Amino acid sequence: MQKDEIIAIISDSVLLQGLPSEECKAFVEAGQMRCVAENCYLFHQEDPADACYFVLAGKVRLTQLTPGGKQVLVDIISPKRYFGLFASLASMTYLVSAETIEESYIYWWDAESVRELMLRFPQMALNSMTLIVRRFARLQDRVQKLATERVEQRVAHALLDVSRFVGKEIENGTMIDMALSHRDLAEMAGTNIYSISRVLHKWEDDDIVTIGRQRILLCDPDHLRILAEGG
Amino acid sequence: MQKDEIIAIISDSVLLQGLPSEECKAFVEAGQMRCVAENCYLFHQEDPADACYFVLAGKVRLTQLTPGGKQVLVDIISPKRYFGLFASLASMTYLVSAETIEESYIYWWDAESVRELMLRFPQMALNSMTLIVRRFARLQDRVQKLATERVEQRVAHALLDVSRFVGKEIENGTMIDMALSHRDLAEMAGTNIYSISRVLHKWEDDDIVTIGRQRILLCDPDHLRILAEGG
DNA sequence: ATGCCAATTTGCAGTAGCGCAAAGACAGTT
DNA sequence: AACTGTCTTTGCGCTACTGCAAATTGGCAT
Repeated sequence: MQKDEIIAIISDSVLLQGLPSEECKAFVEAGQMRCVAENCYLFHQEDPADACYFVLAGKVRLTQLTPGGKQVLVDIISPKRYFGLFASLASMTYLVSAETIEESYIYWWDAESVRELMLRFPQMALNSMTLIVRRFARLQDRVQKLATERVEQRVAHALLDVSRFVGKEIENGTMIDMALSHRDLAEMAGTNIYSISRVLHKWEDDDIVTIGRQRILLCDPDHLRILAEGG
Repeated sequence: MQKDEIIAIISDSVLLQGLPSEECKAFVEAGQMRCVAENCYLFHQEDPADACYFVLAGKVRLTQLTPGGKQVLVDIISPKRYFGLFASLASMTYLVSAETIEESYIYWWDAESVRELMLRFPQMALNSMTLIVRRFARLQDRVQKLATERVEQRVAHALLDVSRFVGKEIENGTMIDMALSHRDLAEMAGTNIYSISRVLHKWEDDDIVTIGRQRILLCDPDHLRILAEGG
């Protein structure tokens, strides 16, 4: 990938909206690119946040370890998105672990440098505020769901969340083509594998989903959305 | 309240840590004070965020309404804390509604002014980043609790959370001296008023708490902590 | 094929917690 | 003191959900 191209891509990212091009250039030049093989960890939850990252190509999985010792999927970062940014800015530890799903081209900055740049270019700080508030809103949404919704609704939401990250639209629905065990779903929805099994089975009878090996087909995502909203 | 006093209090707040006193003064002077009667809404969820607030005295309840019409109590803001700050910085809509619990002295700023000040004093931007990331981590913690804990544990956590901010240590325990209805506790712990009533009654029998009018005495906070951890 | 391990399914019994209804307590108002 | 509205308590039936046990399936290595 050419340097000019990289500058163009990163300058166009949410974090640099509204910044003059010299500042964008300075920001990009403070970082560097790295090619990472698949299934490699870039950082682990609880590590001190010493770098922040931007995906040029590839995909990165963000997971969180629950007290029960299970890894739950928090987000999948596709090209043109940042990760590890907030923890770096706040000089904290990472809240999640990050692992490549496929070979990826990652651009990265030293946390200290990013903080300095942010002091020099405060518009960046406001932009990152927008980013983090959006993430915050999503998390608060999750609290709400856990506190007020029933198991079936929560499972529906969990499936829709995953499909947002990795779902592919095909002619007869949305395909989730990844290893997603009942245990994973149970962790996400705050329930247990038995309830997951029962709910999925019921949905298969109603032709809402089809369970295959290593993949789930949402035949009727709209029906699922209705279930998620409590209809 | 004297102006000097207000400047001293706000300068000492988390948001202004590390800023020179002239900048603190400029920040305070961009805002203004307002006395708000009890049970008054300062803003509503989904409204465009046009102001941010700081509690000088009193208490404010932040709640979120679900599509299904259920309320979740997100936080209780006690003196020396900000609210509505993140939504203002990100130029979004408020994520919650804010209502005074008792007569309160509120200092407030126009969202636009705060954004301008933040561009002038970038250290503020980094500070607010630290604030929001910390809130984020706490919220993530809450997700875990809601997903895995039982009602009694969740209520224990809710009470301990409140006491952390508004509790006063006295000779025979920790006093929570505020109007905290069963409804509030229910909305915090993700349950209903009946269960709250039963749990509190049980705890009173076990001499863990004493319920008085407009106040709750935690006679045995350690016992409560054990209950919260699932002992 | 065969056997092995892990994931999934299903019956079933137990329980936590929900939420209605109705009674009771309490504060504020007239 | 009587009235009013709000908050709290408590009995009770009921549902959703849990979690064990045991059966079943499916992938994978030999």
